[in-house]
Amino acid sequence: MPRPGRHSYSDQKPPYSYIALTAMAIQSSGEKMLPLSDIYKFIMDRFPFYRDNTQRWQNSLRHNLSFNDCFIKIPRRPDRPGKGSYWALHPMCGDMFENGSFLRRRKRFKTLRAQISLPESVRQSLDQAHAYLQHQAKIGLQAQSMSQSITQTPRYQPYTPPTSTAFKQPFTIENIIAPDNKNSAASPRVQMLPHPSLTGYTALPGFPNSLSLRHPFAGTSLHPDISAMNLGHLSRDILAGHVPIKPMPLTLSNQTRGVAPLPTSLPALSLAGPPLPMTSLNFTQTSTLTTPVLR
DNA sequence: GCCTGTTTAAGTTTTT
DNA sequence: AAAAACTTAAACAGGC
Repeated sequence: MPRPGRHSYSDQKPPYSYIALTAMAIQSSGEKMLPLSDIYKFIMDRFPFYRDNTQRWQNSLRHNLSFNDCFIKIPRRPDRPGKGSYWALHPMCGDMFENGSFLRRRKRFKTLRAQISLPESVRQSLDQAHAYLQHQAKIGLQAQSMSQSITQTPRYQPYTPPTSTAFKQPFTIENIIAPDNKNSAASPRVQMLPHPSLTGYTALPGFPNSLSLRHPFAGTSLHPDISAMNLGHLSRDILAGHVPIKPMPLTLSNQTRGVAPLPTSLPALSLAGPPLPMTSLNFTQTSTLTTPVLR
């Protein structure tokens, strides 16, 4: 069946979930993040169906933004006043939609924290880190230090994602509904650099455009459990060595009591010591990357 | 009062 | 049939 062209849905309900529509909107933006009002606008512009009953579907959409871990909220920069935060895609949610089916995902995206019960001490540390980053965002120190570290000391190679990772094709409205967009050039990808306060944080590889240095506070846009997710979600691409991941020993662990068993594809983790103060959140990797490649 | 955001609950649809 | 994903409704809070 040919793909529908732009606006061809007319008044019919498009076969995309709110999550898909929202992701399209975010991905279509230059900065890979949008305020709520612009997400509304994008959807109404592309899909006439959503020009009616706005209260109904917009409520649903807001529910989805809050409820789903695949969306993260990014505070506005002080020099960009306006209502509400920006919304971006969680960097690890690239595989949410498989086989081009944007209507229903096979699995709901959940962060590591949502999937397992982290020990309270670790959770607290993560929350503190998050709070700290939020604070940094507010006072604007972050942008400065980030830009300095970016221009002066790039610590990682720019990452070109392997074709197998993240969205099979750039998740843009054009790609989904345009009939003949074969050479959809993905926009340039820039790898996140670590926030200086999170020592040992490894820039997240393997995600497409969801977070970039163009975000107002690139480090801040990092979900606090990203480091933990790095431990738990080492993707096949990372394991396959496509990604310049910094070798580091693990300090987070699955040895904690009451933690659900981790999937077999994950490296062994170990938790050592007392609750980590925020400044020493130091997720490092003890397992090697020689884990059998999943393919 | 409106907009944004969070949360809970219940119903519907699709997949396994 | 059961489970999971998704939709819808609604209550509520906070900020402007």
